[in-house]
Amino acid sequence: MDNEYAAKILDEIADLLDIEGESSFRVQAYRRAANGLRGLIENIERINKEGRLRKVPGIGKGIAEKLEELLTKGKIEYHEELKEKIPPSLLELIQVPGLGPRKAKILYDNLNVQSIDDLLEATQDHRVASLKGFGSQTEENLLKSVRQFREGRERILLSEAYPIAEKILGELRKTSLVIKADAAGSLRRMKETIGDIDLLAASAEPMKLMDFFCCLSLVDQVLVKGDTKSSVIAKNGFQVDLRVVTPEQYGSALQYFTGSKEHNIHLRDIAKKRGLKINEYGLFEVVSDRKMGGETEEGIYTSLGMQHIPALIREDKGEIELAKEHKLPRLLQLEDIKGDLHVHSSWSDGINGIRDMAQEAVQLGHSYIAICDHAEKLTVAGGLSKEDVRARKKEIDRLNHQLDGFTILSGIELNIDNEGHLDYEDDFLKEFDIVVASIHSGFNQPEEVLTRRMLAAIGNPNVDIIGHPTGRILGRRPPYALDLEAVLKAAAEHGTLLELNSYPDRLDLKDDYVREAKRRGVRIAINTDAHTAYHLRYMLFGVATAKRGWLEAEDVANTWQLDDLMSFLRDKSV
DNA sequence: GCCGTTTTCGGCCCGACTGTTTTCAGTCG
Repeated sequence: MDNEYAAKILDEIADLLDIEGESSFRVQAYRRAANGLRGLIENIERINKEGRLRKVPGIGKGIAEKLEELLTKGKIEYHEELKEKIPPSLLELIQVPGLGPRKAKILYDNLNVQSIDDLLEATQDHRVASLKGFGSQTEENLLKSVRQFREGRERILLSEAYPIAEKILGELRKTSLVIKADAAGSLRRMKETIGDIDLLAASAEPMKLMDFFCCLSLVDQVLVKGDTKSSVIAKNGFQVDLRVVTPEQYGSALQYFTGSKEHNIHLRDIAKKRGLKINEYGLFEVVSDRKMGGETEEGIYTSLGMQHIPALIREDKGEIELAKEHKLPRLLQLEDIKGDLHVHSSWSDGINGIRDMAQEAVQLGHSYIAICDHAEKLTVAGGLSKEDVRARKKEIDRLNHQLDGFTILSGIELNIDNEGHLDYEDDFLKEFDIVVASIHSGFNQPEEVLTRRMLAAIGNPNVDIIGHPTGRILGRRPPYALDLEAVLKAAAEHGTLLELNSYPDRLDLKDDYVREAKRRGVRIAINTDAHTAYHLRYMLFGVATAKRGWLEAEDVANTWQLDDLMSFLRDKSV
């Protein structure tokens, strides 16, 4: 059983309890435990066997027992009982914006609304408005909301949200109404997917600014509008929230709205114990209500006796404890990146030629790039024959001769086949500067098979990097079944680099796994897997994910000087 | 249900906005 499955069951229990009207703290406990599981790389079955379930943050006696039951019997009696009382279809209902657990329960109890279709019908037939606590406005809003929900509003990729936020921020900053403005929320934390786009602005004329914001040309629909908060739906369907505060409140507001929720809860708990209170308007002494800070974010953290914590790691996964000890990692920066070790050219399935790719890389400040076209077995992607490889090498040599202070490496992306074999024999592999090996097929094979294939590639001394190690495509394909522990162990042992693929719908390895890889001594290569020159810019998202995985520059092979990189890989091959 | 350099019991983050109320519950982040 994988951790995600167990986490989903716990989340479901939380939702069911919420609808039942249970104490919000009990509900919260199940959600915290589910998140605890999601952050783990070790399989829950093994943790249970070794009796370490209760060591997982958020898991105590009660939930540990329920997880044990889940692992031995395949289900949890308590969960089954809850499903008897509350139809599980209500879980989908509370996904509809504006409909929470309380109202869902009322609709179910009084109108037997159990599904999205039921809700649509009930609102259309005007049976909702007469219920206690509801009204005609609520009915109308629910109708609108459920219709929108059926069209499917899901989380969007960071790479989609990012340019939109930049565009809106640009518009806002142009007006004299705005003193400063920034992205907040999961966008500022650069999570791989974003729910809503959260923006923050400082202004002396909030109402005028809200008028301006709600009338921007890209706004399709205004959901709420107040003098501190407005929400709109943009024409492309994304929800954008704008909060407005005064300049004196900006730091605390930015801290507050950046989250994560878990990080803020922990921080406010610490404040409370010090007799302080944090909200979006500042840091206050509780007894006197005297303002102690709030103009800058740094001030909030230093007032609580800790280092300023970078936004990207504010997830309450240990960063607060380290900040108190002033031992936060010095996170990798985009400027630390010296090259890109996995890009394609028009020799295989890329759009641009090698020269274009190199020129763009120079523009981005890189000093080397590895052209890793597909190898011959991946025929659908125009894989290279040995003759192609040698002809391509001649072009690379010629270009290198013309370039000053920049190096093009001759690389290849091999296909790891069902037996763990690679496209070319070992002797031929030695001719490449960089060898990436990736899985491109058999995603549904059992864990043993996939892991065996992967370990065979990692153990091959000619393989330098494992490309997109878990194979996930965000929103489309789950990661394939892999014994990640075994993979990390082997990679550390053989000095094989694991890729952090920066392609926005991959970001593979993901942040939690990257962090675990570092902890186990595995080096990471952050590559774009670019198929066009423009894609080289995706490095930004890979670096963000690396930062979320607490990586420092020395952990990342492509921050090293080329000589150091090549000698590291040579040592590995002996 | 979890958790403990004040606690093994009694806390558990905090506020805006909306709609339905006439002081507040529900939802959201």
